[in-house]
Amino acid sequence: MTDFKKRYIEVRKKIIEHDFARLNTEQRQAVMSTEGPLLILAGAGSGKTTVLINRIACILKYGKAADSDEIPAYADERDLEFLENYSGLYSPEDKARAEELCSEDPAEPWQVIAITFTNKAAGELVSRLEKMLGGRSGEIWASTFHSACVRILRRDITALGLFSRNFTIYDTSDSTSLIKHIMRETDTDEKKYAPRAVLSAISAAKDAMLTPEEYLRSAGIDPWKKTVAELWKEYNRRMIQADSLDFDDLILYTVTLFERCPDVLEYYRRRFRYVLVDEYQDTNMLQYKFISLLSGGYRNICVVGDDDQGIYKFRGASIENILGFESQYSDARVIKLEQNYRSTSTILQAANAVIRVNAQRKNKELWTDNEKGGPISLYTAMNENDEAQYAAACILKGHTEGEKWSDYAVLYRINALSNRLEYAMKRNGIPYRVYGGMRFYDRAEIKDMLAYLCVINNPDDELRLRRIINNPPRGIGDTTLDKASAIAEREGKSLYRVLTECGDYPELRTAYSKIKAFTDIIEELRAASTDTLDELYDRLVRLSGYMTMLEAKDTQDNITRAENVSELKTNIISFVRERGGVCTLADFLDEMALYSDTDAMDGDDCVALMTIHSAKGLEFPNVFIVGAEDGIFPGLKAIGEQDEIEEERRLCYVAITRAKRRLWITNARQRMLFGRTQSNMVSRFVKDIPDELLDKSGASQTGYSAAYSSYGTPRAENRGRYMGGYSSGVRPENSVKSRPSSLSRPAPISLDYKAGESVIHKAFGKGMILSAEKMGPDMVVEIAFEKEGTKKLMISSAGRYLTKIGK
DNA sequence: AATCCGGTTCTTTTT
DNA sequence: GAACCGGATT
Repeated sequence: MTDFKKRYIEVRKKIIEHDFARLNTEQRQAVMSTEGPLLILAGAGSGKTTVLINRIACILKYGKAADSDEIPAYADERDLEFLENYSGLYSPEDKARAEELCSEDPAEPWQVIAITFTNKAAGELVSRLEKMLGGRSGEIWASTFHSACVRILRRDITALGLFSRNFTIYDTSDSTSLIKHIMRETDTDEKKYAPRAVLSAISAAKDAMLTPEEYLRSAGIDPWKKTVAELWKEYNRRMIQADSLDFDDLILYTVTLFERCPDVLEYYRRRFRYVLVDEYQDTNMLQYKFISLLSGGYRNICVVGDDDQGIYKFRGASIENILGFESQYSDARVIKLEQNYRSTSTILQAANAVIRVNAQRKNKELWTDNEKGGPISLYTAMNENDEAQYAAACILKGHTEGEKWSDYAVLYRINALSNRLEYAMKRNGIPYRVYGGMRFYDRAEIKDMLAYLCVINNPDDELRLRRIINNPPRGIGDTTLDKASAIAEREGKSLYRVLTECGDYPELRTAYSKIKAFTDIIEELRAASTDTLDELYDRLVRLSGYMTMLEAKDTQDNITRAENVSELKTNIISFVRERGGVCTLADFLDEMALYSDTDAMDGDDCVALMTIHSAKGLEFPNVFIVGAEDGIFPGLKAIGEQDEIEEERRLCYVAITRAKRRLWITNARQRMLFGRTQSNMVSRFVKDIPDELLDKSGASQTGYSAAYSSYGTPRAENRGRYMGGYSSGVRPENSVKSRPSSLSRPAPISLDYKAGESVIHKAFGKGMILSAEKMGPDMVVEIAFEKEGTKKLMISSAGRYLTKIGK
């Protein structure tokens, strides 16, 4: 190598490094290793999204210059001199010249694809790219596995000869309904073949890239597998007939397409010079295959992940993908990001101590420059009510000291633990939000409306057709549908086609007018499907009679459902606006199929209640981990299974590393769960945390515990009185008998509240006192809030949030 | 078609 | 303890 070249490369590297000076050494190294296979092992809170964003910026700006020996052919001594004297402080012209001289084949945005698991992660990537790169970022494919595959399939799926470009996407509940429907038709015992188990067997088989025939062969004489193979075959047949793909199919058929059609694969390989994958530890075999194929041309594959945070084995993620990356690519470079910017060193030490026990992991240890911070509080409660009350009391105390509600998160292993916590939050007047419950798009009425839209878009979608044909009731029952189905089968036509031609079939004579009325509606809507989306939706709501059905009975349930139906229109309008006004029905349905609104973490000031799984990727200043007991965390099923325990341990690691400043861990001596009382040992994971990091003083305050031990069972006379006193809309849990908290009890309590007075509550807003009843040194007030309904509150805990106002 | 009863099951979850 | 599903009943 000439001296000139050496000097050039050296100064170029310096200038690029200077551009990423805000990053730490390892981060910068990861950003600048643009060529060839790269594995970034990014510990919790180590800034991995920052690295991804900067790496893309580097690729677009400098191309391979940061990671290559090539230099511009035209560069001469004067250029080199210029670079060597360049310090970044010169005029815009100089800057442009330096950038030009330092770049080598810079990539176009459309040559970059960044793949994540969730919409939320993809969304974050998109917005941070936009912030850093501006409008140019729009052409980067930053999307989930599934939406990337949909994009590919919408263009090329016809090459497989099985589906049209207009295919429909089935979600998990659609798949479940279809498999149940098939099981009913084939008289398969749902006890023996639980639909969920059947589906996950099919999913696993697809992940192994088996066909139903191969699966059947591998089944041998296993009757269960044999049946599953049959069901799967029929399931596939129906999916093809309905022009539909389920979530697994989206990836599976993309991989199949790549394997069967070399020209298609070649097209994408040439296009995507740089492939980046986030959360690589969560990929399954199929996704791995997809990535390998896609990046197989340029081999510029960068995967980011943390083997210690792999917590989705149960849904097919194979941690071997990340552990085996180096053997897949012998020339792979590995960079570890071990500096944590999130947590106190105490919290980090605890996390390290827990995860260190795992055998199956890359050797990696987080460290931080952050302050030591306070110890981790360990509290052993009498029972689950005491535990919940403890958390609530700590949160209240923190709030009076200036913390926001949203600075707190309470994490649990299983959803079943959320109940008591909710009660405790309500009782204490703490605003909270439970994440991961029923989602907007899972509601029956929303699914119904979307099913209508699906049928308008693709009438061959028999599953959705069946969902809506008699909803609202149109007198088209199972008998009629069975007859029509049989005809469809016989004639090789779709069910919908048979219905439109029902006049031709004497078997359908009796139901003729009813069927005709239905198909007329659908036909009219189909004709209107070129309208703007919101007009089409208005027409649908009117013609289908759905709203009329809901308005017929004004129960609370129906009112809510009607509101949701209207709310969907708001979503449609804002979706169309986001797309700049141009958007087809098919676009909208794609979005709906792949979107989950868990992403919409609204900015309300609320305490967050969620499972540890859903907390992954998030961070909070203050975190509670409740239910830290053997049998719950780790779960009963995991105990004794080495692999499972390791996964639970990773889960514990994830939980601990969510906390930035303070961490509480709680367990209960006795716990009522699934209708039985159990007493568990403190979690083995807690025992792995060194004593000097823990503050166990909370556990010795037995008096505190005892005060709450009777929550779950209010005495009979109390229960009777309360039950009699409910006004409409009161939920019983709001009135669970409460006692003052010794932690949050202010010195003198004002008991000056009377029925009829108006008050403002800090979290619940305006309300009127319905009743006020003394209870020892405390007082229970029942307040009808304008927005939040009626609640019963204890003055001892809620008093400080109450202000009296005039009428 | 709507409602009631009784049996069953209960990790974790995204797409 | 609660939610969900299916079958039976009206």
